[in-house]
Amino acid sequence: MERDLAAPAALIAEPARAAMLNALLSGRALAAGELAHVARVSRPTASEHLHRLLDGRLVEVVSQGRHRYYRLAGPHVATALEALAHLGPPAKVGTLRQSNTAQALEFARTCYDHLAGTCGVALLDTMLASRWLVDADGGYGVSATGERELVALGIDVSGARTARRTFARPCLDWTERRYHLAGGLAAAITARLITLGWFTHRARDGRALRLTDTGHTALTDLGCAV
Amino acid sequence: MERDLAAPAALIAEPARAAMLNALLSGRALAAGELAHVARVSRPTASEHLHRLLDGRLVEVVSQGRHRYYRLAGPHVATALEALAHLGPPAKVGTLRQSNTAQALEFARTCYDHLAGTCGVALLDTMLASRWLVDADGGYGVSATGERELVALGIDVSGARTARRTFARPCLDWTERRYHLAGGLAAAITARLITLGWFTHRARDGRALRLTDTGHTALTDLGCAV
DNA sequence: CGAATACTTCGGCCGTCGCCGAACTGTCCA
DNA sequence: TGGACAGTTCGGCGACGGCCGAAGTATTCG
Repeated sequence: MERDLAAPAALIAEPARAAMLNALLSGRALAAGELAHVARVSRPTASEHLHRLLDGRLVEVVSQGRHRYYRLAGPHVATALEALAHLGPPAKVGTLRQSNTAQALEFARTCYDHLAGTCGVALLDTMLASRWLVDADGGYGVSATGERELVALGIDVSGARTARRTFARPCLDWTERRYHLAGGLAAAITARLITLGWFTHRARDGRALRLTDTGHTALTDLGCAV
Repeated sequence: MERDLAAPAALIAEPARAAMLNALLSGRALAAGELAHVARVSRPTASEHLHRLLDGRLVEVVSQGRHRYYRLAGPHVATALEALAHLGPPAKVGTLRQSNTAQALEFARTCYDHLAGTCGVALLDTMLASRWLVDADGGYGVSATGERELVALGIDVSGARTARRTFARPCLDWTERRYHLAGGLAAAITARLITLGWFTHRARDGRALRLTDTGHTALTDLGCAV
């Protein structure tokens, strides 16, 4: 403990780096060029910023051919970024487009790699009500019923259970002031729901998700009203 | 949502301001002069920094005579600061004194206004095991037994219940990787335990707490082994 | 192999922000 | 009422860090 508070804050404080990190909060890995674009700086400048973020262990990089894809270094980074975002002044909405984006983010978004917003909260409520999830030592466990149902949906529960990160824990949703599900299980569920086409990404580099008609029907069938 | 990430980060990024915020994480209100001292800057410089922190709504101020006492603007600030602190490089312990401080922080500390560290986690475990606390919609509630016992200890449970902030919720403890109790109830409990002399502050402006012999005995009687 | 693309490194310019001493305002106490 | 103390405002200095163009490295493709 008693670590340096200023060093990580300084990394986030620079507007161009903040824009990059914000884009990476979608949970996806983005190429250096894309990040230069979202940050509105030249590629050399972006390169320097990414180098610093790497040094500070806020992002990781994976090289693929002539591309270098950057992503957040882990859920702890996403948690800190979300907490920090809500220290700022309340969003001042200018254009209609911005207003729509804000509403979409409140309804459904990724928080690094799991589902947040109204939909995220509703889904956790449903899974608790139908007892797919049960309380367990500082987090949640999956009941026999829950495991059967989740596996039937194609979700790799045992894979999530053996992963090194926390399996399932509540995460305070800042827009809803209630909890959604976080942890490895949440990531597996969210990835699967997108694969199933229940949710789709609204934009290339954004965090907002759209609930499809298919998804709406399927969630309603599970007893999850949104 | 979609707020500015850079602005609050910039406030925290400055070393002098970070030192001040770190001192305020103890949960106590400190005078401007004391903050200038912990930040190792002149009083004019400290004054400017405090002005910025006020503008950014990270701290609040209360004037008392010729002193102006500053404190964090709320639990959300403390949460963000703790999350941020754990993005930094792991503590590099140089001196024996620093090592002792680090160990003390791991064992018992305030996290803004509630108990964290090994003791905080153990206390939550105990209260759950003896069913003083029960799960309730996205947080915890107090059972009839729990209310009776807490009131017997002199804790103002109903006062905490009517406060505007969250009553009782789990908070991930970064040193323990498990949960301790946060929220208004946690603040009331922690304040009472210090009043009872179970815990004392180790230093004037630090977050570290010392478990007294009295406190050790009392906690053991409650079934809380630390 | 050579051209095209993706990204990084280098060198140098420039603005922002943190810093302090001195002076000013306000509160306490004898 | 005057002196001591807490805190803030003002003015000016200095440096760190962000910025880009040009040049350099690595990978793909014809």
